[in-house]
Amino acid sequence: MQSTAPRRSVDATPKTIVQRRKSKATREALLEAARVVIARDGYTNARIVDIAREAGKSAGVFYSYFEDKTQLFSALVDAFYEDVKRVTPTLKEYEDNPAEAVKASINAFWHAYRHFHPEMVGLLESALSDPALLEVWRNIRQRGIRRFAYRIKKQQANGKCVGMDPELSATALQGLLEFTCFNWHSKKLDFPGKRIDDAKATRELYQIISRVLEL
Amino acid sequence: MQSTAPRRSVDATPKTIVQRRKSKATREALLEAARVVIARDGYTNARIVDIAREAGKSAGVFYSYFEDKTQLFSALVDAFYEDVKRVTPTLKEYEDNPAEAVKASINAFWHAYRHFHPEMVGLLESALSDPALLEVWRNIRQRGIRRFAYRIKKQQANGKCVGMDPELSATALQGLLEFTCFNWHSKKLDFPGKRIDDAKATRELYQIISRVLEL
Amino acid sequence: MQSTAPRRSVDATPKTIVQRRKSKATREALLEAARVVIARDGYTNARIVDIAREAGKSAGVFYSYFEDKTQLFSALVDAFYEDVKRVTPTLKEYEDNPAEAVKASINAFWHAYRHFHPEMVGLLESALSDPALLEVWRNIRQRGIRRFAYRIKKQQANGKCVGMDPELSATALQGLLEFTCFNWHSKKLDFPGKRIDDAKATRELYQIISRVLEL
Amino acid sequence: MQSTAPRRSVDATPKTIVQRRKSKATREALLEAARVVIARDGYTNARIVDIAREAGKSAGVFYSYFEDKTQLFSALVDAFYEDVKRVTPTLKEYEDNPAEAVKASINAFWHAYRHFHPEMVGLLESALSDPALLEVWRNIRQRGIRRFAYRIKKQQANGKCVGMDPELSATALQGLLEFTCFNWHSKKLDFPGKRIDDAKATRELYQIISRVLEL
DNA sequence: TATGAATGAGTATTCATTCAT
DNA sequence: AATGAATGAATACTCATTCAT
Repeated sequence: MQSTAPRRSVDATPKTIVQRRKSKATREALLEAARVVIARDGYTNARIVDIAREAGKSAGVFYSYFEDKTQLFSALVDAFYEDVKRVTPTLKEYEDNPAEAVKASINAFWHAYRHFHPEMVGLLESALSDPALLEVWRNIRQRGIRRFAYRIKKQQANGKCVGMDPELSATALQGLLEFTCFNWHSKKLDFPGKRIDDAKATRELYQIISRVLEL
Repeated sequence: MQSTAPRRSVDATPKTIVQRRKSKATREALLEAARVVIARDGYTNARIVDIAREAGKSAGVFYSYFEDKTQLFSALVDAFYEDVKRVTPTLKEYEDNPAEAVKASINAFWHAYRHFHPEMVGLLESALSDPALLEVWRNIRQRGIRRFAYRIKKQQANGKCVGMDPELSATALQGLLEFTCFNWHSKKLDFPGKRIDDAKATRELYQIISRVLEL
Repeated sequence: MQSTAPRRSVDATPKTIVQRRKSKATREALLEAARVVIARDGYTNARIVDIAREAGKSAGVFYSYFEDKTQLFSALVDAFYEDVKRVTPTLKEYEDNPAEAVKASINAFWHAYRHFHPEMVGLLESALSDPALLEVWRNIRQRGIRRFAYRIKKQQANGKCVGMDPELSATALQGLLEFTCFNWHSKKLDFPGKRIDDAKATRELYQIISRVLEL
Repeated sequence: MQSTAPRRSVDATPKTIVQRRKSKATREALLEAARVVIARDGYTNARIVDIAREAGKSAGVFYSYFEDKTQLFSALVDAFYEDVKRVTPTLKEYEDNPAEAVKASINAFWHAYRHFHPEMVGLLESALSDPALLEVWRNIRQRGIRRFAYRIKKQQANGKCVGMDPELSATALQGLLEFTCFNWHSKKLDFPGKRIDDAKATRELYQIISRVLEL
């Protein structure tokens, strides 16, 4: 997500390590603060000052690191995307074991959504009114959709999933996975105040998805 | 949750029938205009002036009919809820024909979400930062969840859906149905600018859900 | 400069005359207030709130009438330009009497600069840092330059102004006229606190310009 | 008007020659950088950070050498004033050759304005909203005005320039000279992007001014 | 009832200036 | 002497809401 390369590499004067670390730390602090504030107040209600204050900084510093709220939030969501990409198995892995591949994907999503819950709350809230964030969301979805579509076509080649449209089904399954991970991690929606056990949740999701994919 | 009944009916001043009708018409115009603007700009970006202008009215008149945007939106969502309740089959119907019951439910949802798409845009956007609207959404979901849970338990009584947790699965299936209806009706998300055929969409949703429920 | 036509002519509901007058009056008040504030504080120091307050209004109202300070100021300068165009003789007039033509032009400029002094202060101050206003200034200058160039060429056709480059000289003379009108009307520059007599000023300007043009 | 002498020379801490030289160099670099930025962006838009960056320094160092933008700019204008004084012929020179005196003055001004164009941009922009800089500008003008007035009176003593008011005419001619030098050197005003030839410009200015003075 | 001008609180954003390193 | 991160005051701009007509 964020490069460790100094911003002005043309600069002859090298920053000291301490200074560079400080700058990096502030950026991190702002990102982390944004997660806290978004989780608490929602994306729409999250004010720049609040984020800066939560990071223990003054309002003005925000603009040394981000252009606006959208850009900061994009950076947050990018981190989520990178994480999901990192932990989900590639299409090549488990080539001969679809069940394990799906289990691994579900697991990856489930844990990513736990870790990045504030981001997902914000994304759901903001994407429908901010074209830039909509695009970010669509990209994230597309990756999952492609993988589900690939899996369905593979199953159909084996005489399964008869009558299903791979593209349509894939967006439905991606929606199921995404929304359910969000929902069950949320302290506010279907199970307010309750924490769903990891094993139980992933097992349940597998039950559902494996039935659809006839694994 | 707030009632759809107009608040100003309490007014002491007696009105002629014509005035009452005109007043009602303005209220309806504002509600309809809000749907148009929310569908176009998103809930967050929908400004009161824009809604009023879309209704062919001036900004000020809004406050004769609604307290604020939240209250107007609650009224919209109430209507949505009433409609969903009206068109979805009761639990008693199709008692002996689960497949038809599910098909009917999917159909009802699909068409409700087509008609009430702006409401869903707004709900998704606002519920996560507005407790009142979150409550509205939860109520809507609960109705669908109860029905899925009931259906799963019935299937389990018949030796099907073995190993599934009815409550958890039900919220997942409700999420699948809700989010997919929203998604496929949306001109912006997975199929931008494309209209999904009604028959194809409902068939596809049935394919998926019937597999999970082992109908 | 500003049209009397209502902004939303599509509107079926006609504004009452009183309302329309009020709106127009506010716009005028803001323009006039801007002149006062610019004359007092300079263009750069003129804040939107100050202008609004000077007009007896709150800050927000400014944006119902103008997009920003640049646009308001353009409107002011447009008025100046319209006035200069209205009072300066056309090229056709005085065709056979160059001396009178030049006298009339000088007079027109002199009185326009008296009336629009705040605008000219602002223009001088702002044009070098605001491309939009630079363009406005250049347009105003071009008109005067064309007229001086035309006059010089005419004189050269009569064997006068030998060796002068019409284009270059014209911009110099326009600068002389413009800057001197500004300067002598100013209470701050070469004659601080002193008011130069109209007749004396225009006579002096004519003395200078007629020598250059060999009238 | 402020002195160009560096304020920090009062410093109690003794410095090695190298340090002193380095310090002086930084000050010069900042002054030069300011000229570049002002010429490019205008005085109002010139930010301290931009000036420092242009000088290859960090923002903070600015305040080791100048109190604020006004003080830096005063220093620039002082240098300009000194240069104009140095290069323009004294009243005594060319006593017996008015034509040469005027030519020399025009030449001096023309080249000074070429060299100090950024200063003039800044002066025009700032003098009208900053009393201190207005005073600087007035001083510069006064010197030119006195010389023109002296010349006109001399001519009148020889029976020329009949009917001209020496004081008024002098401010007009000074304005003509000043503004035209600025204008023709500018890449933005009447001849955008075009460089006017030195010989042509000074010849043209002499054509005009000599006619007024009846040289 | 309806209008739309006006209000003013809320928020984003900029940038001169300071100061620990 | 120099750095550049951080501050916070200044200001622009938006928009829900009110109210005289």
